[in-house]
Amino acid sequence: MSVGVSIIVNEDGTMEILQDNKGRPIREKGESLISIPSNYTVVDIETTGFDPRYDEIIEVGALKIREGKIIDQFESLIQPDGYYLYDDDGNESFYYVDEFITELTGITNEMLSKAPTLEKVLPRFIEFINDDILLGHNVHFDINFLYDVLMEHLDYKLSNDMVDLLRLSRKVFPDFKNHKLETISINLGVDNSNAHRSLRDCEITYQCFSKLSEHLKANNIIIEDLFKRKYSSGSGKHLDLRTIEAENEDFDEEHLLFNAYCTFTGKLEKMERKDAAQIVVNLGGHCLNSVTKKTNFLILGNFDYNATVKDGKSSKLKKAEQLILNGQDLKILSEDVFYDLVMEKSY
DNA sequence: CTACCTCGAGCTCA
DNA sequence: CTCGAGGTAG
Repeated sequence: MSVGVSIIVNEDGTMEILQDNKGRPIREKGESLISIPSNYTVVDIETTGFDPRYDEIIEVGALKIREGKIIDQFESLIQPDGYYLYDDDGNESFYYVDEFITELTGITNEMLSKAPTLEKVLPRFIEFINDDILLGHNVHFDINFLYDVLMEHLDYKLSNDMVDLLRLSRKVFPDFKNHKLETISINLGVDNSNAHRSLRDCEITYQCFSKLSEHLKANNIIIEDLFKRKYSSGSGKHLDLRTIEAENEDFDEEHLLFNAYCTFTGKLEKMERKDAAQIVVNLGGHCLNSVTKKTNFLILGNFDYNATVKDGKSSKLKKAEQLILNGQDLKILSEDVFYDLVMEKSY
């Protein structure tokens, strides 16, 4: 099926391409890169909350890195729109930030009352980051805010590619108990004092990224290799049920599963598929990864959740029903019936 | 075997 | 958002 280029025509007659000729959306934001650049700009912002739709930027910071060294920095508070609150007596007060944010960042209403607005700061910020790769910790958080305000105030599409320290850290240091910036800095021996101001957080992020980079180099790890995913199907990382060996030697030759070939479909509720397969093998049976002409039992788990399953029947189930019609010795078992069967020591 | 799809779990940012 | 598990098509 060909998709074709998708185009919308605006009221003024201009056109915008929504997707390319392979059906892929034209990306407006940059790409999240799996790489270790030596030239990039670290970015961090402080905001009044988590949601770009309701919350505002109150500070931006950036560090320009060339050949792994800091060569320039950018920092500015930003005065947000603010809001009014009324006490019980109806007296109104004006605020830029609430107590929680002031406590967290140290940024006060007083400081913001003297700060420049986005209109002043954004053009200088754009000039500073230019078209650099942007490094950040959970960098999408910052990009989402920055993208929206740049579009709103300057009609500017922020399309710089990004490198996310959070994403890299999860892969490179999977044993960390979590991957908050604080945790990463502690584990890597990076000083994280005075955190939660944007320029300071840029420094901490930069130093953690440098440590991560050194770790990869010292251990001859190519970052791209860590992200190469083996598909779960096939003989890669996926467990081939046929290779499971029995853990015992004596079998009850009267058991229905003795020498029988079993196939599983769907997700089992009460145990993992490989454990169920082990039970089959321990009873003297065999397991298969798919329904074949050898299959004697098909054990059904749940596949309600799988949208590729149209009418509640997986492809394995459909194939099994067809084989039964063709006279194959094949029985379809629900998960519960399967457990009843394996619990019976003999018949 | 390769390529792609879908869902749920778990998580980080101020 | 990202990733792994499980599944489909050729």
